[in-house]
Amino acid sequence: MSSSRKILVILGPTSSGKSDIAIKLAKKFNGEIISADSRQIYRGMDIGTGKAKRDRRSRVVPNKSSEARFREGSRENSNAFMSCSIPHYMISIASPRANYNVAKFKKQAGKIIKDILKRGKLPVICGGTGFWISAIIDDINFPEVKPDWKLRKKLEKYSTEKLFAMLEKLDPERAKNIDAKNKVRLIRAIEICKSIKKVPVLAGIPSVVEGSGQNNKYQFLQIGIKLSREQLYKNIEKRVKFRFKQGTIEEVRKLRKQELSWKKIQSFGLAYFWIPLYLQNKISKAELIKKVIHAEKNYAKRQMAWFKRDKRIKWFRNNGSILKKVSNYLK
RNA sequence: GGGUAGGUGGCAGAGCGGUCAAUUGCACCUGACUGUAAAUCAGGCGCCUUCGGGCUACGGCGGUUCGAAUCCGUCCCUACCCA
Repeated sequence: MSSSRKILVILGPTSSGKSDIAIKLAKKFNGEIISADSRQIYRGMDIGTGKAKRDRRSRVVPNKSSEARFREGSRENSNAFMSCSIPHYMISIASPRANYNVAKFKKQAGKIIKDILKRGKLPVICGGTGFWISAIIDDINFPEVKPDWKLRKKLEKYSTEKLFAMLEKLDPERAKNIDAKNKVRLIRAIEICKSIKKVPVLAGIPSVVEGSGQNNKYQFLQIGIKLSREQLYKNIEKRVKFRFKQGTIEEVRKLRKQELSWKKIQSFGLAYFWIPLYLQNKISKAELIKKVIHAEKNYAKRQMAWFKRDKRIKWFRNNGSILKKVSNYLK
């Protein structure tokens, strides 16, 4: 096989059906899937993150290959009836207790991409975490400063005003364009300063900033799955209800038994935020479902807000034209 | 039928004579995003506007007042209590 540099990206909001499409394309074009999903990364979070979407997978013989260290766990592949032969990377690779992050993702996924290409296959990045996709596509260089949890905990207690004042002193440059009321970002910026004195000048995310460079090691085709808001909402409602039937509450119970704090579980967001409240009898079941559906809808909107900025994304509504687009791209 | 408490913007709920188009929360819309990104955060949110302001609004009607969401009368409606 020639050493192709082509990578396919399938993105879209939650419940847009991107995973199905990614699998179909991977099959058709000899691809392997790299998940770009900040929650499917974690083990034991299958139903709530939509990992176990057996109903949406095509029926094929389970994959026996062992080449994938980062491949998703055997849990799903063991379901031979609906299992899929397409390898999926970056799923269930971290403990929910670990603090996974973009930088790790970028590093790890980068290796996998290289490997897939080397074997003459097509890497298909599929996911809804825009920032993570951008990290790869735009080859964002994260400062070599690891999270300092002790420091973060300390800074957490300060007001945003105080944090901003601190940053202004440490790095006026960064303070100029930072979101002054966003604690999370202020803390990270300070964390970087403490370690390397100055936050590197931000180039701006290439997907947004005209003319700034992108990853030249590879060539990307970004396909976005776009549905009408109405249709998307319908899908979300259906999917959330289905997940409850599948036992997403039980899943959270199990996480809790693994000595994960409620707070930690809630930090995963969406269903993981609301189910602990239900399990502690703070809200009713009906309320729970309503809240989760609502949270998912808002999440989808946030995802779209991110994707909209990237003008390189080609948006599609139906599979037929995607197929054409992709086969043209791969020619 | 009698008594009491209420009726405020899509909802919840403040305000109780002027500085109130009306605090706040939710919902909704738009947006940001460089190691937590399913997270985190910002702006908008009656109508019109030449952005100075104008108009219609706090259950209905009518009063008091220079001025009323705020006080009074009356009518309608809701909740609870007594019949």
